[in-house]
Amino acid sequence: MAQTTNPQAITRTSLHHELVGRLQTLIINADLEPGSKVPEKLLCDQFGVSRTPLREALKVLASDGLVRLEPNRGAWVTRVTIEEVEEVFPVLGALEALSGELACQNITDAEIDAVRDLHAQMLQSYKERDLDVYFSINQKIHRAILLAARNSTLTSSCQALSLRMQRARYLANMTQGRWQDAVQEHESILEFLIARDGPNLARTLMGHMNSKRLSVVRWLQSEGTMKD
Amino acid sequence: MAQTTNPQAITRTSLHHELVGRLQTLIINADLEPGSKVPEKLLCDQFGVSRTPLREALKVLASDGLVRLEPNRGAWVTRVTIEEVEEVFPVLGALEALSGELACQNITDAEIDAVRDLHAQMLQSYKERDLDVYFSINQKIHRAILLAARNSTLTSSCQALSLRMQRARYLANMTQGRWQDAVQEHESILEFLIARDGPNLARTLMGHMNSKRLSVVRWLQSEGTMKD
DNA sequence: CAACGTAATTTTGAATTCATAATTAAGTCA
DNA sequence: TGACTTAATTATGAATTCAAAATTACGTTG
Repeated sequence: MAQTTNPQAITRTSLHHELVGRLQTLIINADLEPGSKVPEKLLCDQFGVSRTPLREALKVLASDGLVRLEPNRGAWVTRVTIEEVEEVFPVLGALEALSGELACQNITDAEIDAVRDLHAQMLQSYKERDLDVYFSINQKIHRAILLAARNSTLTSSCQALSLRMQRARYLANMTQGRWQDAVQEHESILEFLIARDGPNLARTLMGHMNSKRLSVVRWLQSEGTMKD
Repeated sequence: MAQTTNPQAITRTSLHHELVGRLQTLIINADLEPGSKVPEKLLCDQFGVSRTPLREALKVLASDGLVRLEPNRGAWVTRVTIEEVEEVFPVLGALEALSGELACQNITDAEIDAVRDLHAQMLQSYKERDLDVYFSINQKIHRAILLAARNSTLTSSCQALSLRMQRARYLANMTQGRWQDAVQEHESILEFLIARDGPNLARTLMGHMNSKRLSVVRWLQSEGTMKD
């Protein structure tokens, strides 16, 4: 954040902060199943901490929407609903659009080269049909653009919403057609970034998010009907 | 030792959640001075609660950027810096633009009438040079548009960032010229909302935020030099 | 006096304890 | 058996305790 931070200051970490990160990981990896109860006692044992810092972490996760606190009934891992996806992606779209706009103003040539490199790697993973690697690099590209925007508030806002969507594990599902389109969209993204064409990059990123939304919603719908 | 004689004492469900709200209020009202240490013990006494729920609340506030946790040194009320304002307002602008866009798609005639009414009240307070009332109504208008967007994720994201900016207490400072411009911008906002002209409302709201940013930054700069 | 070192005190972070709510198990009776 | 009570158990929310870190107070020395 924009608070005066000494880069040389030793950064001591606190238990609850560490736990927030760990629990986030458990949730987006679905090690903690959506809709299930957060096993407080078990987690305390596994992490070797008492309930106090764990519960502090759960309060933070609740304010981020990753868990829901039911009074006197404990914490529950939230499910990704279609309604939530319909809400979050437009917001993410607006934020990513802004990140594109700002990145074009601030990105260095070296950073563009880095994105270009990532893009090439991503294409490679697409050719090899390695979805896991593809998504990992995909995220790195979005994050590189985000960081180039030089706005830490924007970064953390995006980050928080992205986390919520990552629970959907939509990476497991991407139709051939959608994958091809996504790659095409990324071609445009790189192109506009290199040209430092803010407005068009913003527009493309927003469209990209909208495509993702459609894809994820479609998947969630099919998943819902499968269970019927 | 925790007594029940204090009228401010909290005796409701989910203590930490209640405390988050109370502390937010204390901070935006500057009852807790920016840059100062959060007086944990004092607040516990005032609210009649133990340290545990208070500290849980502080963790949440920290993740929202209202306080900063220094390991082994406690919580400190964050100051609004120029850097932060320069970061937050563009993000708020993007989010408010989206809210305008969505509101035009979803707002009811009755809701528009309500905004029209608020707008009239705001004009009245402008004529009477009542800055406090003006800002209060101003916020209600922005909130009404936000709610009409029918996107709770957007609402809470905006809300969180707005809170951070409200600490600046820029309401205390608004030049005559800026005030007049702001009113003029609001005329356009109402006009485009009535016309349900999403793109133009979005553009206007973003511009409005940008004007606010400039105004707040200018004030913070002058405030900074006053102290030198 | 100022700078330093050290002991006393306070504050913090986290573990533990405790009252109460929720859940589960056991018992009752139609 | 199965629905309904009630007792036992467990989990939760919050207060309290405790070790360690930070701060303050107090001497000491140059």
